[in-house]
Amino acid sequence: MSQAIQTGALIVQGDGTVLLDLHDSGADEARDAIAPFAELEKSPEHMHTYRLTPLSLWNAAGAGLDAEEVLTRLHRHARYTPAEHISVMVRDTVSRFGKLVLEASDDPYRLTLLIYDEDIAAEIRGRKKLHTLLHPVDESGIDATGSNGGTSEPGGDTDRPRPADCFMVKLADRGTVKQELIHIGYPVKDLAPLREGDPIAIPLRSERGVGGPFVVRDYQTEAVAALLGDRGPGTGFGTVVLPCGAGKTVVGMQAMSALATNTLVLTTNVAAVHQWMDELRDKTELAPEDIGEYTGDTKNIRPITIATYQVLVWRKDKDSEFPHFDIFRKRKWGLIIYDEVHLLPAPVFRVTAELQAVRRLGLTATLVREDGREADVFSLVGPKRYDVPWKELESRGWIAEAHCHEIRIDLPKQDRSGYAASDKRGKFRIASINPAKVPAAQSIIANHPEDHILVIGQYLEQLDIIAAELNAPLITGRTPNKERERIYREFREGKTPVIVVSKVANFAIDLPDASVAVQISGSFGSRQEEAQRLGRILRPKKRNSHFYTIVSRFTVEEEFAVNRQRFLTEQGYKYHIDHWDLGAVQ
DNA sequence: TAGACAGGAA
DNA sequence: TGAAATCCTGTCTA
Repeated sequence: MSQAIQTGALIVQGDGTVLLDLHDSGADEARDAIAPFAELEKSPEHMHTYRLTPLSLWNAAGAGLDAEEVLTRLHRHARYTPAEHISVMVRDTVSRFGKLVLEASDDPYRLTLLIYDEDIAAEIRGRKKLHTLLHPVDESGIDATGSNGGTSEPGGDTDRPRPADCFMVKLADRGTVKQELIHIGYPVKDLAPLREGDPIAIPLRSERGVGGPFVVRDYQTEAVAALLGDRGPGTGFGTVVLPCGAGKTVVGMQAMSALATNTLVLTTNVAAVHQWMDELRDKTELAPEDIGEYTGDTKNIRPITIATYQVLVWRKDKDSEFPHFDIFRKRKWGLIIYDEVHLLPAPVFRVTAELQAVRRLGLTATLVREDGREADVFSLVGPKRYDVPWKELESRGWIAEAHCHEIRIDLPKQDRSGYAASDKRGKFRIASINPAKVPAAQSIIANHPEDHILVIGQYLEQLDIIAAELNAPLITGRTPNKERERIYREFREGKTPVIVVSKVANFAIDLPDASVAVQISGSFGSRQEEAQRLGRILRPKKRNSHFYTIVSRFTVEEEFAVNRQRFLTEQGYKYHIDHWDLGAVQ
């Protein structure tokens, strides 16, 4: 083996960014190797940028990767030998995971925070904000080393290192302490005990189900195993990352089944609540009366209860209490499942901080949040315990291959002066409702005569026009449910090959499967929004899926396309950019 | 008692 | 950065 290898898909840079050369033959393998510990930042056509962040490294540590494995993978795929200080940074960051340990103390109402590093201890002592949360051991008059400790006794016979410092933490502050500490750069290893919930048997019907035979896939079993660990300290909470369509609900049900305990499931909308209930009725032996719905319509608290985030965070006005938070105390929950954990609203973080003794499982397709609260997910719900390389799922046929195309077309001449004279939001609107998108969409549709096609847009007036042009039904938020169902049915039966939908596409899980989606106007929105939308549309199915985005060339719309590209790449979609001349489509 | 609809929140 | 969607509660009607 030569010292300076000139092949390799990765260029590891001194600032912690990692470039992935897509034209390298080992690009796919390299991507799968680094995805668990590097965050995708940019994803244009030829070279993707990943970044090693403290959180991405800690999440990897939570999933069982150690610093040496991270470095091995980087070196294996690196074109040039990475700078030495990258190794130092990776080792230092990963080693912080475990320097702070929270565990039981002799006092049933308090926990011990052990700090195994003098520098970290000094910094924490200096933080005023922590003084109300961390109490000196002397004042409490309790042996700080914990019931199973012995580190303060001279000649103690444990082989544990002696902590540099320790503090007492009130049981109620368990979450807040972890949250505050990660915000200043120190993750806490939480080894304090968890509470057992009320028991209930939840047998899975593994061989049958309404939708055909139901077999738990091996990666779903592995995800649950990674979450529950050996059931000892430091296990039983965390986040599982699986792409859309990979069966996150099954992971949740398996965890419930393994723990056999009263479970609270929190989801983003009512349709998801119903989907969970249907799945539970279909795939478990639970009695119908043991499954409860807690939404605006129906408020039942049962051994298995499924609630929306919105009903939880509802309150009369800004200054009053959250009346529905009671649900957390109404039963002895042994497990809380946070569906789409990347969408957790702020007040739910607050309750979660108080409920650190309950086992919890976060489910998501992408951990990234636009509001920077991924550290809260990490510290309050738990670190990432499991994810699967996209390629693996695809090669084994669990998810379909999906191709994404960005079609760039010109803005018609008559719109250009108006565009130039507008402010940014005017520009976005003009670019979005570019009338040339209509013939472009028509030509895409003409190329897919065998497919079920969704046309998606943001602006109702634009959708009205295109629906009329295509002679296709239009669904918006105003469309009554009965009408929606009729249109969906005809779409499924193949009577209607094309339907036009507004932002309802983001939320409607009952949206039928389509193999082609044409997005004629995008949004300012976050990647999560994109995630929801795409995940619903590009569901696994036999034929390959195609997703087209039509954007106006040389306009602000191209800027927003960058975000979308990043998301699509993150999700493992293949990406193509095409430039179309207006003449070509007219 | 179910539904339809308005109004507010995020 | 804006537009459009959701969900919740509360009130009204039949």
